[in-house]
Amino acid sequence: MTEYEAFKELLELDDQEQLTPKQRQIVQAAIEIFSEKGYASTSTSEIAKRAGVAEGTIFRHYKTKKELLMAIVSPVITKLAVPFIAQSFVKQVFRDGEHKDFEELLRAMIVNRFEFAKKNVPLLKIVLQEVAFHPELQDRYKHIFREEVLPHFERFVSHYKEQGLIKDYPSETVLRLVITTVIGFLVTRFIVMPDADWDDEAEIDRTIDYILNGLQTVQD
Amino acid sequence: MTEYEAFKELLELDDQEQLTPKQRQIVQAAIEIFSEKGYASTSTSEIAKRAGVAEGTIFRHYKTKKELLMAIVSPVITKLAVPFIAQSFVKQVFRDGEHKDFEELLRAMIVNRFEFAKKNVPLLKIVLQEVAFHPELQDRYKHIFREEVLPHFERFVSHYKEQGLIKDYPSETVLRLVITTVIGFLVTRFIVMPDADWDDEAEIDRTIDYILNGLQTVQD
Amino acid sequence: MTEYEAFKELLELDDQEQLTPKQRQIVQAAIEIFSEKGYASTSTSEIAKRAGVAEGTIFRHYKTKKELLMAIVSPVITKLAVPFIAQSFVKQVFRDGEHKDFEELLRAMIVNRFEFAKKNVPLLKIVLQEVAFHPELQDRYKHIFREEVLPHFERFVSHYKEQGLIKDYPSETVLRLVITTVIGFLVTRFIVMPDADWDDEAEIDRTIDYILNGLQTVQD
Amino acid sequence: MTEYEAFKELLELDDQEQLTPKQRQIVQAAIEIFSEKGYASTSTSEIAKRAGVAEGTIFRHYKTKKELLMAIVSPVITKLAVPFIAQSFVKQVFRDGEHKDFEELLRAMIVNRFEFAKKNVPLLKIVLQEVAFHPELQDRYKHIFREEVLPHFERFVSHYKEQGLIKDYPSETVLRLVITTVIGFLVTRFIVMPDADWDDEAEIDRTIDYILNGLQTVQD
DNA sequence: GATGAATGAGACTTCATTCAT
DNA sequence: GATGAATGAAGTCTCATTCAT
Repeated sequence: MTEYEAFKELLELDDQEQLTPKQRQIVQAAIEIFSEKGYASTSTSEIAKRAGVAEGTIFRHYKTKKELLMAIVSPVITKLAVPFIAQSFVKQVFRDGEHKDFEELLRAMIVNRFEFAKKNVPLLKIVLQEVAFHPELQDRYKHIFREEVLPHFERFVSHYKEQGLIKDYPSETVLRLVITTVIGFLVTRFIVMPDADWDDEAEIDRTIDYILNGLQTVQD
Repeated sequence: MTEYEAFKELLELDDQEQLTPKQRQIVQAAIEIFSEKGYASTSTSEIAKRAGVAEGTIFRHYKTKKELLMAIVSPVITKLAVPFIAQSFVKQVFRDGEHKDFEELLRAMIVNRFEFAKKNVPLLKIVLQEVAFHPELQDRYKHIFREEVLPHFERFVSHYKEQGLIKDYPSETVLRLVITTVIGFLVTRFIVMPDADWDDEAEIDRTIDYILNGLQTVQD
Repeated sequence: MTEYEAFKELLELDDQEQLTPKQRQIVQAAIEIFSEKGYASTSTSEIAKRAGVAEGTIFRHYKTKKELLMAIVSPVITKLAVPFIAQSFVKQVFRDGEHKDFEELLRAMIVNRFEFAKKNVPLLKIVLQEVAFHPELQDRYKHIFREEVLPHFERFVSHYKEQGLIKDYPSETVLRLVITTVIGFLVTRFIVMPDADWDDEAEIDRTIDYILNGLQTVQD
Repeated sequence: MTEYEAFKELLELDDQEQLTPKQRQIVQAAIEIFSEKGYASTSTSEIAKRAGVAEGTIFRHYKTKKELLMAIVSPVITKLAVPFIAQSFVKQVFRDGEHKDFEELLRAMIVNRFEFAKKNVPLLKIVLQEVAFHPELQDRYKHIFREEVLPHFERFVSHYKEQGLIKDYPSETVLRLVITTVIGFLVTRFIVMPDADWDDEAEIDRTIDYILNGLQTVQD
């Protein structure tokens, strides 16, 4: 379980650690307002006001408004992919080949993403919104996805497929179904209906169950 | 199957039917640019240019830029909910209570939404983006969802749960899992990776399978 | 007294008599809105709406918005000067040279202007406002004043001055004081405080008294 | 007489003292153009041009064009009422009860207003024009008038009425006649015919005389 | 004559960015 | 580094006027 704590550290690593106080205020304010009204509808003057700094100060730290957005959004993209890239993940999966493993892997992933989402709702809102309009972001995502996530995932899936634990779908399809279900859960939980009365543990369990059943070879 | 064609007609009905030519051009151009760059980043002058009309003409038909957005987005909200509200749906489900039925229901829903999405990618992009920033839209969605979709769905689910065909999850959870999977599919197919090499029929089949398996009571 | 009725007729003469119904509606609406919000702040579309005609119809009858203003304002300027120009006035004054006469002249003038103002508050508001910004109007006023009003008045004043009934002030000063007092009364009565509880007869009497006393040679 | 000089200081006091240079240029330009063409017909771009600043600079100092108008007009309203409110006025009047006193009071008021008008023709033009179209301004005027000016004046008038120095008219009527005559003089002098050949001292004397005679009890 | 959709110039205003202090 | 006044390009919207119907 300590390996997941390592993730967390990794996540917090390249963060707002070496930011000056003013910078921290600016980034904090920008995250809040960007996530409330969207990047395009947010004015730098409003950011400055909420951050309690002069408007000029923003541009001392970030050449342009867009650079500020990227400074906020970029680390999140990395963080989002990290769990898949991390070696520990791979190791764990191949330690043995039982079904239990797949469930544990899923649970680890979901719980980890859940905790991350919980702590970063505004950040995730921003990413979700802005990815659509900034090709650079899309490119970075696609690159990471194709080069890092997909290959790793491919290995898991073929491993489990060989063992007859999951259906013989194309890996892309499996990946799509899993990711879609997980993201769908998190988005519903934290963005669409954050104020509903959630029994998080139960919902996580049910979501895992749903994925496992959904993917398993039909037993008849 | 002709009942779904009826839906389509319904969908196209109250639409851009009584628009003047200029208005049609404006709406068309606005849909395109809104979906490309987002509402906030789109200027009315750009819309006018692409529509081939004077900028003032936009404001003769829509008092504000926002009213133009709403004129575009509002009917889509209605359309999206229509299939759930339509009586034919309900009838079909209760014709008999076999498992086949559930699959057919699911397939009908997915195919129907698939066709709709296919023809309305830009519109869906706009809705997906802008719902986040316009509380009026959220309210309308929530209202339709709570008053129309949820009650209908509730009946289906309890029907199938009684027959032991799907797990004994809360209806909200079942709804979430199904909708999430369907939307996830459509978003991946048409928005995230529209240019990938898709075998639509197969993917639809697999998605239906995934949902059915995912929800069914474990048979062991 | 019939001579004053002649004035009235004159006043109503070149009026909105030969206007088409639509034109009448337009002029009526324009007068209302111009006097409420001022010429510059009134849009032709608002006039059209209140008049119940199409915007284009306005421009069928008046080449420009300004022409509409002038069509409204011009007759008023004439009307305002008419009593001074009219021959009957002169005649009356010189019928005899008694003090009573001057008072009657004054009273006639004030009552006449009072009735005119009463019926034309919106028109007078417009004139008062717009004269300031349209040199053509100023020129017309000055012309009428210098060519028509002043010469006539001059005769009255010198007549009364010779008789020792009024002070030996320059005629311009006498004219200024009288006009100023009358206009001041009318503006207060109908524009500044139209809703106060006025005893019109008494106020007219007092105003006449004030002027007479103010101008008369000091009796000591 | 030094007390009137005190007024002047008061008038200039809370003024454009703490304005930045740019702001001063903007206000100066705005006063000029507003008084030439009226508020509604003046564009902010023209103000900016005449002020020699960027158009945006106007809106850095005044959120809206109307706020700029109010910043210009508001202090004038106060200034106009100040002489009536000031204590020195009251003191002077009640020093003794002779007729001489009333004349002096009148003269003081007229001379003071005359000097003020002389230096503030454009400002007065603006106020005169815009009061008609901005209910807020009317309200402020009416408030000041009812709460400050009228009560003070009432005391003077009843004082003089008791002494038989002025007619037994309602105070409102006396006030109306006096103010009307004074304003009529100033408007004629500075706005209607500023370019005529005026003998200011003589005209002031005559105006005072006219008022005194006009109001005094008839001596026969 | 009457209409009202269409126009485009120009209005007010916002905003990211610069720069002297 | 920090400030915030200043900028001017660009945005949304208004409006007098035209013109095809």
